[in-house]
Formats: sequence, structure tokens, C-alpha cells
Amino acid sequence: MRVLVIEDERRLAGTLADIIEEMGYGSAIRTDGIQGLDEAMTGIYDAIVLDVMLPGMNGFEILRQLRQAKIETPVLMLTARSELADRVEGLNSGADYYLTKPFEIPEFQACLRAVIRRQGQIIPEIKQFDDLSLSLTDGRLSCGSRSLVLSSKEKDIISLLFLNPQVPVSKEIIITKVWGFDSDAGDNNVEAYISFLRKKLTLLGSNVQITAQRRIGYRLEASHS
Amino acid sequence: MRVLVIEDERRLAGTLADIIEEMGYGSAIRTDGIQGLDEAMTGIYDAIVLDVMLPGMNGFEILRQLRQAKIETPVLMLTARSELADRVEGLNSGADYYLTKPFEIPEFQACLRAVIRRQGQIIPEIKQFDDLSLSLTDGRLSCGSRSLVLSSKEKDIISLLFLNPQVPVSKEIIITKVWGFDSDAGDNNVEAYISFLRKKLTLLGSNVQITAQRRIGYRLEASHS
DNA sequence: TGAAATCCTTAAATAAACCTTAAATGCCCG
DNA sequence: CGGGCATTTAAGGTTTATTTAAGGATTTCA
Repeated sequence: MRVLVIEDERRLAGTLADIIEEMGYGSAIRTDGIQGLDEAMTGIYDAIVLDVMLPGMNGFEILRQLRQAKIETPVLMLTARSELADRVEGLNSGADYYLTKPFEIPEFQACLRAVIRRQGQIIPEIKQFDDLSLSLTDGRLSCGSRSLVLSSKEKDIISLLFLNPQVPVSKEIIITKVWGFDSDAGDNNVEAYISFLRKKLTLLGSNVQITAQRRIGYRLEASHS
Repeated sequence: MRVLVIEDERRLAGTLADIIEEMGYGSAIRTDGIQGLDEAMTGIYDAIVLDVMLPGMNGFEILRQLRQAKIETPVLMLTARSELADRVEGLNSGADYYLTKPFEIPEFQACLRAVIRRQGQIIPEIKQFDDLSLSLTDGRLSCGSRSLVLSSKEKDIISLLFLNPQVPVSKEIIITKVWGFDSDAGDNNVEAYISFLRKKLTLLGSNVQITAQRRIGYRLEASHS
């Protein structure tokens, strides 16, 4: 899943790329209209974030040429101007969403998701903490280039810890959330899984470890910076 | 092309219906949440214009239930509130566009067009992954010069896997999408077909294999490289 | 300091999910 | 009707996840 950002303000472009990668997609940046169009024409992207005001060629023109070349990659347009005419022109020339600057990060994320979702593709949901990332859709735990697949219970448990990494989660909560309200799982079940998870964390060589707080619960901790 | 308007302010609903008909589409109106959901559930519409504040059931809830029932009709949400949290919630619960009242008619038209445009789009007839390609029209699976014909169920299943090559697809989803919502097909049916497909993949000598992720689902994987 | 409580780890046993194959059933078409 | 194909059902085998159990390590606190 790759997203192309065409935006000449480098700081904003970088921020957007970061957000995109955080969401679990790949990203590429072009800061110039002509180059942006070239890159977009490859058709290898799953979405394009496109600024209207650009050096070389403006966003509307890029969009028109793309659509004319039958490249149907979904496009999320950005603009500083909030004029009605702009919004209408953007949408009518083939954009999928129109977002006015300044916008908040969650809104950008939501729009991008909406635009990508229409492709029929499932959006991988990814949680991060320090050098670890967990993909909830396939239960894959990664650290740097290494990664491995968790069993379903392992995934359920560690995703509880990811939820609020600084706050310890009690065994009782883990049992009710993972095994269910009226299961007959005991504390030792949790302990066993925590042990499995710790083994996998060291296998990945991660900075993160699971620490126990007696009588309180477990939490994630990034070993001293 | 038929558009459903779910909006309790009758004057606005009427205006919207007029605009929609002017654009050359058919329209229907529901002014109540429950009835709106009922009507939307028929799945016969090509787009839905959905107000957030409704008697009976609010727009977010309607949207969630629709998506849960696998009704993928594009939805354009309307709201008087312009709160960020609302917009984000709307988009993340499956809306395709979010428009804040009051809006101008041309903008509404442009949004509706953008939302509908995707719908009529031709789904690519040929899907590819690594050295494999699948032709949906004749159900032919090819790898290099070799190729063979799949049965209709085999084709349905593998095309689901092609859609999201990186993400595992659960048996539950496979059953509802291939056998239908209320079929009595069981997990073993899926397993049997996966087995058939695997046999054909090795017959083709493909690089691609179908891997199972316990309790999660199946996905395509290009073996090494 | 020492006993109790809590936590950790590992191996083995059990249960669940998945795989494969063969045979049974249904369906279309000559 | 009967052959050929797609689909479903059934059964047993394989693999993997999960649970259980037992003993060791650590902390708490009297």
C-alpha cells in the first residue's frame, strides 16, 4: 500500500509522510508539479495526496491529466483556499476528497482511510510503541526489519498492553477481555502467555519489554531509551 | 442510478431530491432513522445522502449497521455540527464524504458526483500478484505460459485473496461473500476449496502459495524473494 | 530472617484448527 | 437416461495453539 504526496511545503510534506507511514503504508514525496505528475502517472500508488498550489503545474491540471490518462488512483486534494469554486472544481475534475488547510491530523487520517477504503482494500490497523509495531489485522509483531507472527491469544494480550503502554493492566482484566467474562482461565494462563511474549520480544531484539508490577499488573516498557 | 435521501427536515430533503433528479438520477426520501436504515438495507441504491441527527436512529448508527451488513453503498454524510470529532467519526465509521451544513448546491452536486463516480467504475478484469494472474471473465489462472481454468467457487475465493494480498481473509468473510449471507456452508467447505486451489497452484508451478494463519484467515504469499 | 504470596519458566498433555482425500450428491447437457 | 463436472459431505490425519501442572525464583512483610 503506497501513498504519493505532492506538496511543495517540505515541512508539511514530511509530516504527512510520517503520518502515512504511521498508518502502516509506504510513502513517497514530490515537491514539484511536473515531477509529481510523472510519478503519479506510473500508476503504482494506491492513493495520492495532492496540493493545489504547486510550482510547475497546479493540482487541478495534474488531476485532469491523470484522469485523462485513465489513471484512476484516488486523490485527496489539499488547499489553503476555502473558496467554494475551488472545492467544486477540484471534485468535478476527478478528486475523491477535498480538504481545506489547515486541518487536524485525525481528520487527514480519516479522509485518507475513507479514500483508500473505497478501493475495496482492507486497511491494516497498526499499533506502535517505541521500536515495536503490531499489525492487528494479521497479528504480526515487528521490530526493525525482523518480524514474526503471534498466535491469536498472544496478539489479544499484547494489544491490550499496547492500548496504554504506561498503565499496568491487571491479570483480571486480561482474563475477562481475552478469555471472556465467565471463563475458567486462571492467573497462570496469563503468566504463561506473558512468558511466551517475552521470549518473542527478545527474539526480535526489541527495546521493549514486558514488566510486571506485583499485585498490579503488566505493562510495556522501553528499556532506558 | 438511484439515490436515497435520509433527512428529517422535509424542506431540505425535498430540495435535495430535486437537485438529484435534476442531475439525472432517481431519488427516494426517508425522514426517519429506522425507516431509512430499512430502505438502505435493500442495497438497491447507488448512493445514500445521510443526515446525522435523525429521529429514531442517528446517522452514525445507521452507517455502522449498513457496513456491518456488508452493504457498501457510498454514503455522503450531512451535519449541522462542524466539530472535528464528528467528521472523524463519520469517516471512520464508513462514510465516503462529510459535508457540513449549510452548503451550496454546486458543492453538494460535486460531492455527490465524486461519491458516485467510483461506483460506476469498472472493476479490473485481470488481477495480478507476483507471477500469478487471474482473469475474472473466464476464471483462468495463469503463471508464465501455463494456465488452467478454475471452477466458479474457486475463482470467487481466490479473487478475494487477490484483493488484499497482504492481509489474511477470514473463513467467515469467505463464506458470506462466496456462499452468501445465510448459507449453511461450514468451515470445512472453505478448507476443501483452499486445498483444491493449492493443488492447482503447485500444478502451475507458481511462486505464490496460500498460507493459513490460525484463527485469522488465509492470504497469498510469494514464496521467498 | 523466614514464611507466604506472587511471579516465572518449561515441559507435557489436551484441545482446536487445519489439511487432505475419497466418496456422495447434485446439476447440466447431450 | 447417463457422463462429466462442480460442489458438498465425511472421516481421519497432521499440525499448532492452548491449557495444565510442577518446581524454581523473587518479592513482601511480619
